Amino acid sequence: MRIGEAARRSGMAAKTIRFYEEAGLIAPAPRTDSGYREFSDDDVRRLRFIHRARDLGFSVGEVGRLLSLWSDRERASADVKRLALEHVERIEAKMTELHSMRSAILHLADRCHGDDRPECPILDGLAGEADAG
Amino acid sequence: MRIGEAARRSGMAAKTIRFYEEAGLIAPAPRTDSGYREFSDDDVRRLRFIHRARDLGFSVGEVGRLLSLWSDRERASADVKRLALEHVERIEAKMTELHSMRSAILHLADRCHGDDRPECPILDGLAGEADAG
DNA sequence: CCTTGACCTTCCAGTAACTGGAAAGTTTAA
DNA sequence: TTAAACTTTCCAGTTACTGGAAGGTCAAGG
Repeated sequence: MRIGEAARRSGMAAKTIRFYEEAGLIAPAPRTDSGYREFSDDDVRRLRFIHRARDLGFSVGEVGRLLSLWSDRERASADVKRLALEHVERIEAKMTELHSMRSAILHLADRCHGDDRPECPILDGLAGEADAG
Repeated sequence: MRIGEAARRSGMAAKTIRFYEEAGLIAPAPRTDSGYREFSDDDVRRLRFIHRARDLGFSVGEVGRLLSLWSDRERASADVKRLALEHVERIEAKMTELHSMRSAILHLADRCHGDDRPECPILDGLAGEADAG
């Protein structure tokens, strides 16, 4: 099949497939006489794997490592699990960061009247005036 | 003061200050005869405002809008509050997304032995095999 | 006066992971 | 034969900086 159908079947844009080829996640696709890429069902399976891993937030580099493990019949599941749990830790760190941003903003916004008057504890807070309340 | 001291006082890198000047968050700094930028205490206050807003996750564009509101004595606090709460919504959306990624990964990882054997529900899951358990 | 080191300048490149668009060749169906 | 739909490559843009190169400036010490 050509790239358009591979895109449809894998759920990613044709451009993205080319990008992953360039990035080394998939091998350079063989070409027809006219230069069109040719994809197999196995290629689509690999693309779907990539798609799912990306959806779970793994970076392209990590997806590459996951793909290596996937095709390595000698792998230790411990290696996969470690990679996954390290990723979970980064996710949790990000969640913590977002949570504290949210708290800080809500703390300021709670004190803001939010009407047509100019007084605004949000701006005051950003300007560095410590809120004694 | 010159850019180095402004950087020290505002808590951001000199490069970042130049970047914000280029981005339009601060006015082009006046120059000495030799071409060095000159900063005032007011500039530092503005930079600190920017720094805090960025720390709360506002994009550079949003920080620009916050700065406009900050210097607008006719502003309505409602405008500030709306901007802040929209940002909180984006933060919450991101948190939700991260949370579901985390759940999905942990769901797979829980079933992975994580030893030296190759069987791995994490890879199976990414490969698209529905987990009936 | 000269040097040294810390400072400053501009400009270019790179990061992550695509996405959009231009210009041009190919395939397919009518 | 023509037009639509598809494909190709290449370049630029996105976000918010950061690193580095090449070179000018300033202050202190000798």
